[in-house]
Amino acid sequence: MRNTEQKSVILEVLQTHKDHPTADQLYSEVRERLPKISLGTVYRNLEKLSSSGVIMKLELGGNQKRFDPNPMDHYHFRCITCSSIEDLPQDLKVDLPDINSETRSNRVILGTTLEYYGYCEECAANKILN
Amino acid sequence: MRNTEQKSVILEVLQTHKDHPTADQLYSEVRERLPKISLGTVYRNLEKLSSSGVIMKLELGGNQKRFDPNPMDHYHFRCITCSSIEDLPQDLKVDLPDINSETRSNRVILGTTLEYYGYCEECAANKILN
DNA sequence: AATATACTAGTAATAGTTATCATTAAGGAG
DNA sequence: CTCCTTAATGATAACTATTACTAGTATATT
Repeated sequence: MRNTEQKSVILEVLQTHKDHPTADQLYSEVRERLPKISLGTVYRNLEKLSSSGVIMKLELGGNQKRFDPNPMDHYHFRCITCSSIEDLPQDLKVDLPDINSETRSNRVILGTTLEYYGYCEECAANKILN
Repeated sequence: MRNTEQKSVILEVLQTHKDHPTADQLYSEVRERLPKISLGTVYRNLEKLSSSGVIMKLELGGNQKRFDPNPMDHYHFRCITCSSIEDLPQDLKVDLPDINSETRSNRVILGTTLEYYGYCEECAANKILN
């Protein structure tokens, strides 16, 4: 993996985020620093950075993938109204059962995704008003 | 919601499945019985059936949504190699923490998605052979 | 049987992402 | 430092999954 300016700017921009931007959000922010960068480059680098464990690609509900600067294992809440994604505290660990022994199977379990969904605080408040 | 032949055939075909087909898989199966049906009709009816709670739409990792004839809450395992999705036993219940009290928030939690991912038994066996 | 309208087939449009390809630029070897 | 291999880039096309549109059809209520 070669070190390019594009890659490091993409990473820097993502790391300023406390939320979980989509590829096109990052694209428009990165373009302020690198106006000639192309969307494909953003996708390509996000893919490399996540497959090498520097960042995390989130495949939760909804139609867009999102990117998380924090590659450590943690859970998320997703708002089905505004599509925002919130981190749940990293020390929140749920004791998940060993499904292989439960089902007598020999799968290789690489990880788990736990997602809560509903209305975020803001959208919930708005719903009451309307 | 009106009762059409298309809708009931789509539901019947889905209910013969023990796995979790995609919309286009169902489309090609349904077409054997209703050769003139269109893909849009399949999507439309799957949407109605899932929003009325008869079936379940799965938005897990990967790029295609899948449909589950069983609308009861249960968890899934997803194979990242062959993209298949397996049901975990319905009596497997994990005690999930109340994230609102944990984070002092007033979100409205409508549900949770718990997904295990990795290599299914078959793909795991194949990997060892190669 | 008449009627209002939800649903359909066929098709176009959209959104998100990936592939292609000629050109550029990392970064290791000499 | 210069050369050279090749990974990465920008620009664009292609692709995949899904949704929208519309004239015509069929359901189910009156």
